[in-house]
Amino acid sequence: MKKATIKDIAKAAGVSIATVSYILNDVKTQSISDETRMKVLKIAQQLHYVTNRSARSLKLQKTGLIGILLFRDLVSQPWSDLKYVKTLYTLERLCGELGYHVIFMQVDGDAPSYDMIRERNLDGVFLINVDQERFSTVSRFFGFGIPVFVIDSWIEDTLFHKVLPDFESSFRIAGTLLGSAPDFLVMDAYNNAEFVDTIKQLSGLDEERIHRYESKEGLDDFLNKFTDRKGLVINEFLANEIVRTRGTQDRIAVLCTSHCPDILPAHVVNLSYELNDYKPVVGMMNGNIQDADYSNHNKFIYLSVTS
Amino acid sequence: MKKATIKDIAKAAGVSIATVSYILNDVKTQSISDETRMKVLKIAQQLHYVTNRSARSLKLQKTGLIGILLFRDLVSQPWSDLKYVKTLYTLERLCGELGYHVIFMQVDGDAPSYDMIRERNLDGVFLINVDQERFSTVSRFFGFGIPVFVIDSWIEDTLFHKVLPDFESSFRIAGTLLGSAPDFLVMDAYNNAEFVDTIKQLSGLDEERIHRYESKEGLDDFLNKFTDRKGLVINEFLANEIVRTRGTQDRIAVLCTSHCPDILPAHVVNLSYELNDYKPVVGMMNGNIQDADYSNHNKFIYLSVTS
DNA sequence: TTGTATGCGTTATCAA
DNA sequence: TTGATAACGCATACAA
Repeated sequence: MKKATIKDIAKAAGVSIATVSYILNDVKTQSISDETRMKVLKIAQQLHYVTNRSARSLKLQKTGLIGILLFRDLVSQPWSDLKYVKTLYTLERLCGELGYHVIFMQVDGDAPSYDMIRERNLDGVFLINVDQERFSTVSRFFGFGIPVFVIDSWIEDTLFHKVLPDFESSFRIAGTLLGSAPDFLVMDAYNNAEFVDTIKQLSGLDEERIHRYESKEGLDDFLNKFTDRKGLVINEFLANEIVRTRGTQDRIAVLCTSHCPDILPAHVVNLSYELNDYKPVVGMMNGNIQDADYSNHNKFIYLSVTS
Repeated sequence: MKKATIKDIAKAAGVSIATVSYILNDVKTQSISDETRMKVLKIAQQLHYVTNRSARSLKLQKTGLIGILLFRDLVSQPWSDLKYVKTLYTLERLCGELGYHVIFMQVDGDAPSYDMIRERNLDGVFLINVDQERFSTVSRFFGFGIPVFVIDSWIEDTLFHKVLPDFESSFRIAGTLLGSAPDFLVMDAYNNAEFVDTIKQLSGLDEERIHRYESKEGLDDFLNKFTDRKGLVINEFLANEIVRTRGTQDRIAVLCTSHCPDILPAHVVNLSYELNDYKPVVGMMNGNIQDADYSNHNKFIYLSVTS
């Protein structure tokens, strides 16, 4: 049983293709008699009609597709796959609520192709955990025909919206939660070097008091220098690793950058970021798509912290 | 700068649209002079041409799109979002390797619409954690024009491929690992009731020795009846919860149905399922798409267990 | 209030 | 070896 088209409906209803299209799309500038409207609507339902988005996209030059490109960790960790689930799921849900469909793609290797974005004529893109290097090849080619939002990444180009946790407030709050400013910082390795540098700087700690996680051994050596000192851990999965291997003797607070505080033991002091803050983000994306307005460039959007 | 089309290339190269199309698609039945081929290819590159998939899809009636529909847990748990990440990521990667793009969609609510599948003319679909009820509304309408693979779900209809862990072997192996057959079973709540029943049956345990997790309290009551007994836990995130709240005095083995053994403390006995087994699954999907061959229906595909 | 006709960018058939 | 053209399904300017 072939899929029903507008033409089929038109034939069955004894009206023109145009009329059917007007009715299905509820075109305001056209006045349609209630009679034909009802008739057409009924037949459309009977035939289980759904619009062919390939055809519509071709005509309208809008696909209703949003891409979520997840850049895999350059140095892979056991929890690498878990880090951005909440973000991905939340973005998908919010996009869906606005009527978009989401193409999800993992980006790997060191010279990734971004052809998909242009082949599929995506209306907008979220890029998660991008490093500057692999990204520059993007901006060069596919340019900025569509709104691009960059998550957890520091991209020099002013043409992108940047979404990131509000580390500044977080460090402050963490300090009060710990009773005093932390003596050391352990952080998960983001792909984006500039992003890492920014975090380090915001922490207000010296380089030798900061550890960027790469392996268990390196971490142990580092932590041994700070027994009984107060510290901060960025990312709950990493923190979980620490709590598990070293017990809870270390007095640490955790910034849950993956929105998964639940995976931590109950007693561990932690701060989380608002998933709700993605709502205005997606709204902004939608706005950019609708009115092709890129005047509000270079926006920074901070996920607010809750404790 | 508008996107270059085949027409643009044709004009720039001084050849016809057809010729360009032949060259770009490397059509074997056409013989093209090396000269024009080179010329066209060069110009295509200069103009940064990429094919417009909306147009191609419209013409070919094939979109190169595969859907992954994730049914959200009916009873939500803290780890609900984490359960199927590995599956999702693996499927995306494998589909990508075969040239497909993936539309990811979470399904929620009790009368979900599957219009997306038909509107976007997906070439195939993976359904994860579907319950029979919400699924019957699918099969009725969108029928079986495309291959459908169902993961962790027991659907009566013989028209779908079913992918699930090899519980039978797992229970056996778990028994030997524990030293003897387990006395009790704690399992995470799948959406699909029939699937749950099957697992229960395969475990060989009486109903009162099986607990389907819903809340902490219920679980504690259950476990208190089995202190010092050997048990099996299905799903590592659930197991983690148990280990954390009750310590490790319980002698348990864990079936890591989420492919995340890493999140368990090192000493916990566990079994995992092969993510590699998704490769033949996706291959089969691809085969079904290519030759529209649905003769091999009602296939059961079991993820093999490794310890 | 409804219908006719064109074009979106491809692919593929047929002709040259 | 190459080119003209129809068709895929839809939206819409313009006619009626």
